[in-house]
Amino acid sequence: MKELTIQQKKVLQCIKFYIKKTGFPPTRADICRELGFKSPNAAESHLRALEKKGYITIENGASRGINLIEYTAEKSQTIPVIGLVAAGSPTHADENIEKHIPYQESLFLSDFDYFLRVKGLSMKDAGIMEDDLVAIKKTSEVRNGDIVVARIDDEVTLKYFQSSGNQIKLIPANDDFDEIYINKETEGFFIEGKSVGLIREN
Amino acid sequence: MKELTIQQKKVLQCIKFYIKKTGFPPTRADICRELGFKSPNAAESHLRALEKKGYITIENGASRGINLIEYTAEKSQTIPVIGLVAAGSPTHADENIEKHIPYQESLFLSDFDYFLRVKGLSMKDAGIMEDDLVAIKKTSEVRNGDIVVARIDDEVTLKYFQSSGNQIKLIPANDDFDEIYINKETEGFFIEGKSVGLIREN
DNA sequence: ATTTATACTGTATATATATTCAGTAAAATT
DNA sequence: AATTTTACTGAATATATATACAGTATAAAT
Repeated sequence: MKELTIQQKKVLQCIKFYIKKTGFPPTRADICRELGFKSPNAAESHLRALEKKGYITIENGASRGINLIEYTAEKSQTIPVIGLVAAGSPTHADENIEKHIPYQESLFLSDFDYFLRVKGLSMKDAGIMEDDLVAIKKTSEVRNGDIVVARIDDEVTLKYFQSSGNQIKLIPANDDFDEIYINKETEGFFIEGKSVGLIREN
Repeated sequence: MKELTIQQKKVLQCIKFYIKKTGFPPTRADICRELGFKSPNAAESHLRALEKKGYITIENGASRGINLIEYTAEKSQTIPVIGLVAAGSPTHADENIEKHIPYQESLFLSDFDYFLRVKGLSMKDAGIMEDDLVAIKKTSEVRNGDIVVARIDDEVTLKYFQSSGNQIKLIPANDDFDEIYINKETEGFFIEGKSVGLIREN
């Protein structure tokens, strides 16, 4: 992202303020009025500079055709919901994405990357039921007791994480399921992330 | 808020969609193009109707001078989190409100009025753990199997609801707890609402 | 029964608006 | 030293746009 000059920043702020106030973008003349320019071409040039630097887009020929490019807001407006299928890793490939739900900052204490739709009851005693959405933060830095998304080859599971020395134990929260023992260096083993929250729709 | 006709709703949706897509409101001609009208006056009349009914404001003389009035966003930006204390009903009295969290439409399938901070493990087998936030919709219309917030005198609990005839059974989801039997007409008994979702921060 | 609101087509037009062209001048970059 | 970018004024103009006016027709409200 190219740096803006002081004047260009002023113009960008002016556009943002104007939209906030009125609900629609300013004309060249509006910008001139707000910033004290005497020629509409002053605004025009600044707009073209802002466009060139990637801060706005301009719809040619359209009145008030200014579109703010908000990277922060656009980047993660929605969070994907990924199905936890027994065979298959939770990738962001389109075919695995169930739907998108609106993103909300500060929904959980930690930020997170996607929701995992839970299948099965292996974590029932941890209060994680079938069809719950577990908020997953992609990370391999997990601690004992964390609920993690672990991948072994093509199989993906949600389990408690417990490591001692070189050995890792994946512990279900349900007596009907067995613990899984793996070596840290096992090929095809990977910690995808950890649970930072949960949502249930009922 | 006056009711909108089907066509007026279409026009309002069209404006919202257009702004989302382009960043600025549509012209009369744009609306005609989107909705298949052949005269700009068709759009104009609908806009004036929307203005009259309070859904938009129109800046006279300005191109694309449409401003959406979003009541929903302003009305309830935050949702209170209420502590479920053994003695005491979940009221919206300030002293019972733990905090407010940002409201998000369509977080759950149903709308809801507040979050209840769960104390104890009486609903453990339903996947409701200590400190979970249960989204509560205030209503007395509940069905068998619903998880409800029931008040008996000053005591408030979260339980499964089961009614047959005049008798109501409040069933915990934990063998360590006992079922509660009440008569529908018992004084001091009241259904505060029902659970429509759950959030867990961990 | 009359008025008002809804739901358009179709034409016309004043003006709001983008945009180009011609300059001036200082600052930054190459 | 030459070129480009920034930062404007000032004037001109094609066209994008709001908006009024004249109709037609149906449904809803008074």
